[in-house]
Amino acid sequence: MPDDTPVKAPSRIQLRNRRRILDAALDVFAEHGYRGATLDQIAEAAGLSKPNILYYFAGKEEIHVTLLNQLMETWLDPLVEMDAGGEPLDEILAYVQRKLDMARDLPRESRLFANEILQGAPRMAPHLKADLKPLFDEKCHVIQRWIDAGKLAPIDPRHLIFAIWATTQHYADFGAQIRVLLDTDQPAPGADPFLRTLFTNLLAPTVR
Amino acid sequence: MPDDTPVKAPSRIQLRNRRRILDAALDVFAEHGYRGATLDQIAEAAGLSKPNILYYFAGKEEIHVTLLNQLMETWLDPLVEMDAGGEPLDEILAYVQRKLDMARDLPRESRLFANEILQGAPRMAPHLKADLKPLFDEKCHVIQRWIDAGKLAPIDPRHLIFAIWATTQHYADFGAQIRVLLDTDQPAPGADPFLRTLFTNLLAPTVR
DNA sequence: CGTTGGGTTGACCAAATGGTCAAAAGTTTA
DNA sequence: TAAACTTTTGACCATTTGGTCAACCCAACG
Repeated sequence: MPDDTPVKAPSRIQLRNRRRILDAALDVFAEHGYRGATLDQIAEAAGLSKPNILYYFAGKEEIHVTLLNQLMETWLDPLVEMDAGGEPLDEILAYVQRKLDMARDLPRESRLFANEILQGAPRMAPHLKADLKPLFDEKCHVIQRWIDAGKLAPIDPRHLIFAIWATTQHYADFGAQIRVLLDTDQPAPGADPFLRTLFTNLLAPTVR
Repeated sequence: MPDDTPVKAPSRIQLRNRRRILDAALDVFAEHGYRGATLDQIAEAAGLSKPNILYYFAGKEEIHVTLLNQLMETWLDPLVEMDAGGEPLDEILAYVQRKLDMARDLPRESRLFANEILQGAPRMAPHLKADLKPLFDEKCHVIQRWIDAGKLAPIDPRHLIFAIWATTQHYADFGAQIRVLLDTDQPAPGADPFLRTLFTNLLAPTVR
């Protein structure tokens, strides 16, 4: 049973408006969470009328789900790139750096994700199980092999990854707090070398 | 101008019901965020009628603010206890342990706080500036003095504190994700020794 | 035992919000 | 340019939600 539905290529307007809506929605969802966001807010931020938004998306939830799906790819990418064939410590430090860059470049995405997980991942749990979990398990194995080969200090790879996620995303998700404490609007100067040191000292298998 | 308002001692019923409401509200706010929570949910969780709840609190916001205020004390406590006169590394590791215990024992409080900060701390920014900032600055100085005395490796105290907050609270705030990845309902076994190692290796001023 | 005051609630309200729809305005195509 | 389509919107709707209020319940006390 071939799928012979003639899927029309989306017009220029379709493309432009869908992008606008998703961009506006990312702003709003990231700032207020799913329930806190309103279609009117999204509509205004997108420069479109509310019914027009519902012409492009079936409803509020579909917009949110679309964003979450798009995000998942971007989100896993830095971890995917971690290469089992590379130099262990370099690979992990490079991963930390990529995550930190992402927190800086895509804070809205980070907060969207944080919001979703905080609320118990109601719309994302399947994704997590299907996409993130296998990748997580695979990379844990890679790290474990590095450890077994004596290339890294013996630590629990799972908690290592959690610590990397926690420390890097913290700068995006808790940015409001950090801005108050550092009295600066520049996004957390000095975080890069600090995290480099933190994870180097943890992982370098040097005899003390 | 003496405050001669005769403040009546709250009755037993008052005390019991206010506690009930705040406990129910903590559940609901922690799970759904401020906007996502409804008075009806809180009322049901508390086993009281909605008007009855509004007999004890002026409105949704007052309940939320009350929770936030109560939280602030509990939240700062572990950091307050960090003693400038103690053994530096021990003091910091003990602080990490207290924070980790708190994430385990009070996950609702942690998520309430995380939600508030994620939304840009609309109701808490003043508190942060007034209470957290001075404490943060003071403890940064303490740590800096320890470093200057050669008792700790030279790192940026501010990012050290951020890293402690991030790694410990992660286990409460991102618990949904962690539960999926670890395939267990026990709260993150093995986190304690991992974080001990992480921060010991960062801070021990041993020559490598 | 009746009054008083704290505690409780069903019924209600106005505003906000997600969503619908028919008709109008543009755009593309034959 | 006229038909055929895609896109846009004003007006509207049902539901949810924070909040009000007058009446009611009930224990304590004179």
